[in-house]
Amino acid sequence: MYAAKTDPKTRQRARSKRAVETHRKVLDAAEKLFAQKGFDGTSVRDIAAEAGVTNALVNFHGGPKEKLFETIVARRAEELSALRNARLEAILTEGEPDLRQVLEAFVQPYLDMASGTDPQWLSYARLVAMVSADARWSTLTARYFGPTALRFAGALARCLPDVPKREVAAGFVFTVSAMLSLCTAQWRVDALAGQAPVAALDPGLQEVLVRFCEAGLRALSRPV
Amino acid sequence: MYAAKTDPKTRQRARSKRAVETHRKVLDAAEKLFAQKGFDGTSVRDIAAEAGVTNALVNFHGGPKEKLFETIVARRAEELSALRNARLEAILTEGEPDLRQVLEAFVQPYLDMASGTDPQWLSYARLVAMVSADARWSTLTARYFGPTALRFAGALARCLPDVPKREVAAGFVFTVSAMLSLCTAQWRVDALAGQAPVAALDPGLQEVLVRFCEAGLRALSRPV
DNA sequence: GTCTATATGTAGATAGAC
DNA sequence: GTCTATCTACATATAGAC
Repeated sequence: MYAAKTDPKTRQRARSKRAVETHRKVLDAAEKLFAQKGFDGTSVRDIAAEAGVTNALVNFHGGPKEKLFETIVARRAEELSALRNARLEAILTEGEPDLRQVLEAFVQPYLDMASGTDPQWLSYARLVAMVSADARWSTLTARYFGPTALRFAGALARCLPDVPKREVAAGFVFTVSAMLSLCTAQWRVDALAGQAPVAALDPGLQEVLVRFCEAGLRALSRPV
Repeated sequence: MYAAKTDPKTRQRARSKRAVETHRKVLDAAEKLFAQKGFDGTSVRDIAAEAGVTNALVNFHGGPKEKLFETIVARRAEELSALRNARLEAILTEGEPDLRQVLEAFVQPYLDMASGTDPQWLSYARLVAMVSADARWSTLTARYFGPTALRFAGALARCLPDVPKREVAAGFVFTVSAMLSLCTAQWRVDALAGQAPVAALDPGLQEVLVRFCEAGLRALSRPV
């Protein structure tokens, strides 16, 4: 959120409609290209071209490239964390949580967004996968995903009291990576099954994901 | 493998020891940096500096940057596929395969390498994760990983005759992504469990991975 | 095979006119 | 807010001497 170096409270005049529109176009173009080609593979000039503005305007509205990237990652992360945490809260106030419920509280909010009308939500998975894999953005992931991840790891541990915390954590990491892989690589599933690739997220595979992860986590309990 | 535009049979004179050494240093430096910072984040100059040679030599021995990248991905992929396929063959000649056996035939060759003495095998997971996530390298993945993936998807389907092929394929994709996430993000498991990060691949978590994935795949069978 | 020097393109960012 | 023009740095790659 640049073009806002000034505190919102201090800012005296409202931005014009055109300015707001430009701001939005820059952010949307940046999001699209960062998700497609990564941080280093995307130039400020590419973003300007995609947005249909001059590249000076990308700097004006987006700030330095790294700041722009962070803005892009952050805005959906915050929305997503709010949804996940609200759903988890609702479960926890009802009493002892059930594993499947907790799992769905984490997974469904994103899958619903990714299946919705905004196609950028689906490609956001690719962005998150890139950010997660790159040590250079570790403070970013820690800030925007860390707290929620900790909360869910704790809730999962409550559902699986006889499983060591470390193993629950591993199962959660596997779950997140499987969820991301479904969103970024469903075409691989199609290819392996000898089918033509489908553009949208398959609801059947969403159910397969949850079943896979639930059983995987339950299997970490030692036989009594 | 550049500095070999000529057919090996046509090449008249053996390369000097120093030349062989330079060739190796270039490839090792490239592998290290590509795995750390990705294709676009790594410059030929970075590679030259890491290898301790001039950047003209990187071009001479590695060829154009894209060709060098492909070389790096390919050399370990081929070694790995050979190990996996050999292990799978051994199982299949014994009769009807068991799910756990097939899973281990895929997963163990890499985990063993990643746990071994060559630290580059572990960081190779990061390279593969990057390559998998980026559509630009899809022909590369198709060539070097596609055939083996198809073979294993087929073998898994034989172990789970009542599960639709598409769901088996999904389970396999989840398995691969979980395996990669263990190798690239074990530090996340440590962090979630509130422990100090461990450098080496934890054998206990390797077992957790296999158990998680086996149970996940079995859970795709419908209750009879 | 390896070096230095350089050709040629593109990167991020901003100055200053409007 | 938005434009054009430009600064400075760095990218990939190769030519040609040794």
